[in-house]
Amino acid sequence: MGLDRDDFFGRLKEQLKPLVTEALSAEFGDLGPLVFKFETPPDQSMGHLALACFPFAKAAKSAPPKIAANLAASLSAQAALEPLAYITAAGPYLNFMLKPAYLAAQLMPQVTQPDFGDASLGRGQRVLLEYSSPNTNKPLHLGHGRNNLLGMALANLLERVGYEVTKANLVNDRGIHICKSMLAYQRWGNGITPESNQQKGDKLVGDFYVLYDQKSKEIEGLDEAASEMLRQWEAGEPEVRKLWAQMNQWVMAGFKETYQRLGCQFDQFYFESETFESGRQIVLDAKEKGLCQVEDNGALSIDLDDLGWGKKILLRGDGTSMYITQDLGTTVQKYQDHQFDRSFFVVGNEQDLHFKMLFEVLKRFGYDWAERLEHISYGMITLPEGKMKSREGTVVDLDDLLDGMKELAIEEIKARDNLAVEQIEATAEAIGQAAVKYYILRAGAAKEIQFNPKESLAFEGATGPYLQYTHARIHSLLSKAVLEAEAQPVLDGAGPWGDGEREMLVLLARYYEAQVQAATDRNPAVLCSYLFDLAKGFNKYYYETPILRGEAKMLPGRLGLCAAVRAVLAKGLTTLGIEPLDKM
RNA sequence: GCACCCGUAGCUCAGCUGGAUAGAGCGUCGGCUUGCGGAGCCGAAGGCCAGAGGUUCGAAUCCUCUCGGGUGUACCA
Repeated sequence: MGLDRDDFFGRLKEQLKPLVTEALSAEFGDLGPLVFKFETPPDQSMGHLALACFPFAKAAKSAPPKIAANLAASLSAQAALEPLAYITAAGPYLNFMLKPAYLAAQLMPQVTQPDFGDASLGRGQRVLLEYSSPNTNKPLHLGHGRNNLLGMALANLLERVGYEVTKANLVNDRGIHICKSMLAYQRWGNGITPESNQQKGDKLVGDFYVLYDQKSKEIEGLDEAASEMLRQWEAGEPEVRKLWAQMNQWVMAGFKETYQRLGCQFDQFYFESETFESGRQIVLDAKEKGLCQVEDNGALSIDLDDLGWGKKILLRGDGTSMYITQDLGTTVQKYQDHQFDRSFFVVGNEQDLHFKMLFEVLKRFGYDWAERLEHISYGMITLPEGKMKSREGTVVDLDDLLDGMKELAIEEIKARDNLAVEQIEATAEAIGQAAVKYYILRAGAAKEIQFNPKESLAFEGATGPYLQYTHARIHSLLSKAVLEAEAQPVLDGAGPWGDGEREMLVLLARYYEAQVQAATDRNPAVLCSYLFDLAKGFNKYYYETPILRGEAKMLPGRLGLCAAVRAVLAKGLTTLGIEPLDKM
């Protein structure tokens, strides 16, 4: 696979390798195959790319600083590198300080293109990404929010690096927990509807789920009644099915509203009510092939003790499906539907073991594509007072949180007075969402997040609104350039360029690798921190550099650079699911 | 008990495919607006990277053990 067009540093490394090899062999004779350890210097003032000379020391029988010094001298004399970089030795490192003209010529013509920074590593491969996967008995809370935001950001990232992504949502719409809210509604609902109650459907159903929990502590036999309702549901009892269909429809309507608000999209919905029995046959077939054991009561199991997971039951003694049975069925079905090259499951880390077992069982059942499955695990969100529990109502409701953020944003906007009245609503919504989304995505997926309202609601520092602000500021500057100076950004890379511009060019050049790393690590946080670095760099540049009232010859290139930063910020934010703003 | 995840500044987190003085944001303290958006910029204080061993020229990063937190370990989902 060749290097991608915008893999700026990758290209530079490939250029350097033969020259370094040549220089070393001129000095020390043939050293055999070399190990190149390229790194990023701790500070831009030291250079933009570093080559560690430790790996050469042994073969060359020389000290790394000495090797670095010699390489610096011989490479500096190379005509091929002259337009690229200044080369210096710093201790055991060889540092390359890139020349702005070179950087600009590489970057500027592409940087505002829609496909800037995109990679080809996933080209030709189909990915099925499952995320969200809610239960239809309660509204979405902040924990679901993390799933949705991660899922959407990952889908975007994977597309950016070339995968063809199908987004799926496996809705858990049946089971005892669903029957609980149904039962409570049946007994105490008095026929209210979302319309009659002026309430989102998911909220209404969730209230009955909470009510069930309360009543079950006071009333005997409620759990038995719920179990009975589940049996009736499975038997297809018309009244129960009708109520179930009605309440599910209410919930799904509520979910879709929230999804739309957040910008979450799905190409396909799977419903467990339609697929939950499909796993049974898979297990029965496996039994025929002798891949399962039969327990005393007829349950089918598989022995995973060699992996330290003990014996796993795959089908109950009464022949009914379990969670893993369902997932065996849906996973096989998803493969039949999509013939994916990779399949990702965005699901919380409490299910780490479940997915390990699911993948292992599929492998042992002979599905060779089982190795293409990957669980994208993420940590829980806890509150200062502990875990969120829907049943007990100790949750941060997602809609409520977004509403609250919007209110705070409205206050901030009014204090600044930059917007026309009719713009306030939509802008406040975008700012509030940016705050929540960035706060959640900036944390590494594996980490548990302690949700502290005071911090997450901030609009300053490393936050979504800070990034939006930087974007808006550039937009304003560029508009002003047209109006006042009648100047347009020039993106031919011609310059001239100073040190401040060079730092910005280097930051822009790193977008490619940030995006690739975020995608390969399945971790949008990488992109979050890149964008913060870019914005921070720009704000410093902006403060130090008079753009509109600076030297006239610098103006077109500087405006081009501003347009470039705006484009990359917009692209990165959009990839994260955050809306870039022109005014705020 | 066993398995997995986590433990880095007062707080929230980067850095973890080993490498140059451990970085941000918030908070605290102190500066910066006669120039383009102050939701901004600059600076200061603040860390035996949970602890102990080990591997290595070199460890926050890899290995082992200990301690602390979380999750899982049901014929629940």
